[in-house]
Amino acid sequence: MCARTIDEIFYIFAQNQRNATQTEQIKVPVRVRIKDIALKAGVSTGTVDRVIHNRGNVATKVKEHVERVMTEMGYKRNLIASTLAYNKTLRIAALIFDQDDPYWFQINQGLEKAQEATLHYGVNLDTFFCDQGNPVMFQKLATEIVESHPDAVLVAPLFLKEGLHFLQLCAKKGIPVAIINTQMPKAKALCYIGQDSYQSGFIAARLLNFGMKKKATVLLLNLDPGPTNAQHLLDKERGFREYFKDDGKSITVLSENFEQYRDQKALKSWFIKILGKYKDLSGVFVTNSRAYMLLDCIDKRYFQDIVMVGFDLVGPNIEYLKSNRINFLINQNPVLQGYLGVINLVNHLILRQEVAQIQYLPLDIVVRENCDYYTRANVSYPATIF
Amino acid sequence: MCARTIDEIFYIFAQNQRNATQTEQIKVPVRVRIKDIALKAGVSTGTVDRVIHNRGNVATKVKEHVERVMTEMGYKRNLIASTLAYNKTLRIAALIFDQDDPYWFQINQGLEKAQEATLHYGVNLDTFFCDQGNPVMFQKLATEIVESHPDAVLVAPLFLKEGLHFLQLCAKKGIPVAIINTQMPKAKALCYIGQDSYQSGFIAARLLNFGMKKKATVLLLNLDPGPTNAQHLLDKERGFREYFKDDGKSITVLSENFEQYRDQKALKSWFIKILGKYKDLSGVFVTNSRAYMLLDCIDKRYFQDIVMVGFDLVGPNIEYLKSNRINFLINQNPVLQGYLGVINLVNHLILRQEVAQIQYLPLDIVVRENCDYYTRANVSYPATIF
DNA sequence: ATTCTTTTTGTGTGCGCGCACAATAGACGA
DNA sequence: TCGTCTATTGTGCGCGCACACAAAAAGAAT
Repeated sequence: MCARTIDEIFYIFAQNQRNATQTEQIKVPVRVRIKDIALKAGVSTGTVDRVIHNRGNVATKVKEHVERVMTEMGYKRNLIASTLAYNKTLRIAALIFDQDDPYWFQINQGLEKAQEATLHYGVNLDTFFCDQGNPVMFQKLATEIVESHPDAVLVAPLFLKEGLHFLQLCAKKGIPVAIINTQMPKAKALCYIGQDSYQSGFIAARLLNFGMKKKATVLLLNLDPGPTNAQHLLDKERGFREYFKDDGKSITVLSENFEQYRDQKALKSWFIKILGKYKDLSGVFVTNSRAYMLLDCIDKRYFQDIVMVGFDLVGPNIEYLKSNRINFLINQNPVLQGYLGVINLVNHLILRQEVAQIQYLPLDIVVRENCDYYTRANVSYPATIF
Repeated sequence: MCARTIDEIFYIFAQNQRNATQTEQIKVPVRVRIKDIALKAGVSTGTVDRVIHNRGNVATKVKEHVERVMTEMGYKRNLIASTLAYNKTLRIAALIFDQDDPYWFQINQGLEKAQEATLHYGVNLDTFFCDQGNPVMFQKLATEIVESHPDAVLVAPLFLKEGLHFLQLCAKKGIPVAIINTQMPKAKALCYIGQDSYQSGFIAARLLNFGMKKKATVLLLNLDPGPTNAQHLLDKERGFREYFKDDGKSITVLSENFEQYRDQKALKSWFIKILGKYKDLSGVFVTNSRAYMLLDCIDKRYFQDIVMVGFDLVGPNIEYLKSNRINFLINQNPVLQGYLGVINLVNHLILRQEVAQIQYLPLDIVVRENCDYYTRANVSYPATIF
C-alpha cells in the first residue's frame, strides 16, 4: 500500500486534506521517497541510499538501473528528513570587526539573524571581533580560529596580507570560507558576498555628478585608521575616477586619506584647509560609512554647494540624509551580507547545495524619500530556512 | 544518559564533531528537546506535548510546572523535526494575471521559486491566471478557487470591487490570504507584500524633478486596459501630485489614461497631440511597467528634453534604460513579491510563526549603472526555508 | 565440494516531534 | 469494597532519511 509505480505518482489529494468536506478530488504531485525508488527498482532502500550518496559497493548494473528509476520518478531528496537524520552540528567561526562601529554592528546583526534561523540545523556560530586598523590582532585571531578547527569560516578580510594568509591556512586545512565585505580575487574561497566595489565607486561618481558644473573639483575621502590597503577601497577609487574620465566635463578628482578621523578638531582644520585650497570643491565622496563624522565637525554653511555621497544606512548618516546634508547614500546591505554569508555556508555544508562563487548585492541608491524602506526590518527575510 | 539538567545545557562539542582530531573541548549550546523537558519536569513527553500545543487535559499545576521548566531550559521547537512529523500537505491557490505581461511573468517566477523551496514542506501551489482588464473572469476564478477549498490564498486584487468580494469570501471560510501588488486597506488579510504606492509616486516625482526647469509640465500616464480603479494607481497619483505641491517650483501635473496602448498608431498620434498641446512637457511618469510601450512607438527625437520614469525591470524597459531613453526605473521587486507571498503563508500555516501584516518592499531606484545587480539572480534568496 | 574472502545487498535503529491510543489515578455512587 | 466514569498521564508508531551492521551472494583458494 505504500507501493507507488511511476504511473501512480499522482494520488488523490483529498486523503491528506485537513478539511476534507469536499467530494471533488484534486490531484497533487506527490513526493517520491527512497522507499518508492527501492520498490520500483526491486532493491532495498539501503542500496538506493548507497547510490544516492555514492558510497560505492553497488554493482555497476544495479547502480545504473537505480539511477534510471530515480530520474524516471523524479526523486528529490527530502531536505527536512535528510537534515533531521544527518544530525551533525556545524561550527562556524566568523571574524569581523569591532561592534562600536555601527556598520559592523549591522553585519553582526545579520550573523545573529542567521544563527537564529539555522539553529535547528545544528549550526553554532562563534564570532570574533577584531579592532579596526589592527592587523596584528587580526592575525592572532585568525590563528586562534584555525587552531580551533571550525567546520567553516566567515571572514571580512580588511587587511590584504593577513587576510590572504588566513585564507591560505583555511584552504590548507580544507575549511570552506565565505568572504564578505571585501573581495579577494586572488584567494579561492567558497564564495564572496558583498558589493562590486568598482561599480559602487562608479555610481557614487554619477550621483555626485547630478547637476554639477562643467568645471569642478570633487574629493574622494578615506576615513580609515591605519593604512588603507583594503582591496574594496582601491576598487572604489578606480570606479570613481573612471566615471569622470569620459563624462564630457572637466572634473578634478582629489583623493585623500585621513586617519585621525576620531579627532574632531584635527579633521575640521584639515578639511577647512582643503576647502581653502580648492575653491571649486563641489562634491565629497566618503568611501565608507563615516560620512557623518565629517559633517559632525564641520559647520553646515561650508556645505552649501557641496554634494555629499556616502555609504551605508547607519544612524547618524540617516539623520544627515533626512536633513538634506547628505544627498545620497549607497546601501551596502551589511545585515544581508552577514546573513547570507552564514546561509551560504550552511547551504554548502548541511544542505549540500551549489553556491554561487560571486554574489554581488545590489547597489541601492538611497535618498531621503526611500530611506525608511531599507531600514525598517518589516520584510521577513524568511526567519527559517527555505 | 539522555538526561540533561539545566546545568548541563552545555555539553562537550567534540562528541558530535566530525573531525574530532582535536583534544581541546569546545562548549556549544545544545538544543533542548521535549524529552529533556519531560525528564526535568518529571512527566512524560506526551504531557509536555499537550502543554506545548495547548491541547488541554493537563492538570493546572502540572501545566504551570512544565511551562516553568520550559522557559528555564529555553526550549525551542525543532522546526525540522516538527515539520517532518506534522506531515500535512498545504494547498495554496494563487490568483494573478496573464503571463504575457513580463511583469506578471516575474511575479510568477517568484511563485515558482517559492513552490520549489517549500516542496519539502508539503506545499502545493495552484496558480490561476486572469486576463488583465477582465473583472468578470477574475470573479469567476475567485469563485472557483473558494469552492476548491484551498488551505491558503494568494491574490493580487487589481479590481477593487471583485477583489474585496473575494477577500470577504475567504474571510468567511476562514482561509488566510496574502495580498501582493495592490494594497487593500479595508480588507483584513493575513498580510500585504508590495510597495507603498503613495511613496513610490512621490519618489517618481522627485526623480523627474532632478534638473527640471522652474516651470514645466509633467505627465502621469496610466497605460491600462479597462477602468483603472486599482488602489495602487490612485495612491501613486496622490503621492506624485503631493511632491509637486511644495517643491518651490511651478510644475503642472497632467494625468491621463490611455487604454488602447497596444495599438501603436493610436498611442503615437495621441501622444503627439499631447506634445503639441503642452510645449513645455519635460517629464513623463508611466505608472506601471509599460513605459517601453510608449517609447516603442514614438521617435527618439521627441524625447530629447523629456525625463522618463517608469516601473519595473522588465526586458524592454531595461534596454531603454541602458540606451538612456528611460532615466529611472523604480523596481517593484515582482519576483520577491511572489516569493514572499507564498513564504509568508507557509510561515503562518506550517511553521506557525507570526507574520507582519504590512511588508513594504524597498523602493529601489534603478539607473543604468546599478541595473544589473537587480536583474542578476546570483544572490541566492535561500533556496530552502530558513 | 568445502572453506574463507570479498563484494554486494538487506535490515534496523535513531533523529525530534505530532498524534492516536493505551494506561492509570482519582471521584463518585451503589 | 467494588465497579464505573472521567480526568489525567504515559506509550508507541510514523514522518523520510542516514548510517551502522547483519546477511547473503559471488569469487577464490584449497
